[in-house]
Amino acid sequence: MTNQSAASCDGAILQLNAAEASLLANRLGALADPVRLQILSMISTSPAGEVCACAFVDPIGKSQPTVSHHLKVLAEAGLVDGDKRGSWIWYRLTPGALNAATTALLDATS
Amino acid sequence: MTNQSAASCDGAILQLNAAEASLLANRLGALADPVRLQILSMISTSPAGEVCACAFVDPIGKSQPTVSHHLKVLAEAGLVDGDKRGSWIWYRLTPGALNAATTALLDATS
DNA sequence: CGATTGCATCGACACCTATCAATATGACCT
DNA sequence: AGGTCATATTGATAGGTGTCGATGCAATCG
Repeated sequence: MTNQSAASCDGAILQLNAAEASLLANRLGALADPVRLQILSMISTSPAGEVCACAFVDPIGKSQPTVSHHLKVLAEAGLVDGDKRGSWIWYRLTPGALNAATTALLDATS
Repeated sequence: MTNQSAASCDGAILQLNAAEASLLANRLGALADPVRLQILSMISTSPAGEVCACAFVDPIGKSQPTVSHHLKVLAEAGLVDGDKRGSWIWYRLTPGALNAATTALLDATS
């Protein structure tokens, strides 16, 4: 986490080094997709707090492989967590992950 | 702002329609880039609250056209605002824009 | 056991995006 | 006017990403 602290003509300092910036950009990139936002919205408003993977395809209107791809992206970003019970996989939000992402963004921009 | 309210097997409801999701995804997409995050970070920590466009190139280590491109993306997303004074253009954060983006995200995910 | 269902993976394709060199534009200075 | 500097735009390119059909895999059911 070393900062380059490169100075420039008006004294502005590079606070966020390239590695930190890429990490945060990846987290935000996982959120920057309409299908993934709809998935998160559906889970968060579900009464049970979890949604079966099969339940996303029809409302969102994308193919099953496409939905599966987006669920994988969300899971790899730590935003959702899948629980396999029988033949179904139930997805829920990872507690605190969304708030962590937003606070990380606000922290980076002081 | 009409909702499809499409039901699925476990009763989950599509809260965010495709248009709303795309709008929010675009705003988040403007933030999901390491160079743009570094630009925002530099402006936010600048003592004057504004940074000359020329001041980004050296610390970030990208070419001048690349930085210019990212500044344009940030400006079109309403995240920064450029003020031309003489030959220089001074960029500052659009007040409240970052907070608006994060609250929009948290609202969409209840 | 075979059939069916839920989900993941693969392969392919179209599209977007980040990047840079070259160039254009516009403002200042002499 | 001519020169120099700051910024934007253009054109080209390489890599990433969303999407789907086809297929594979695993679990359930009859």
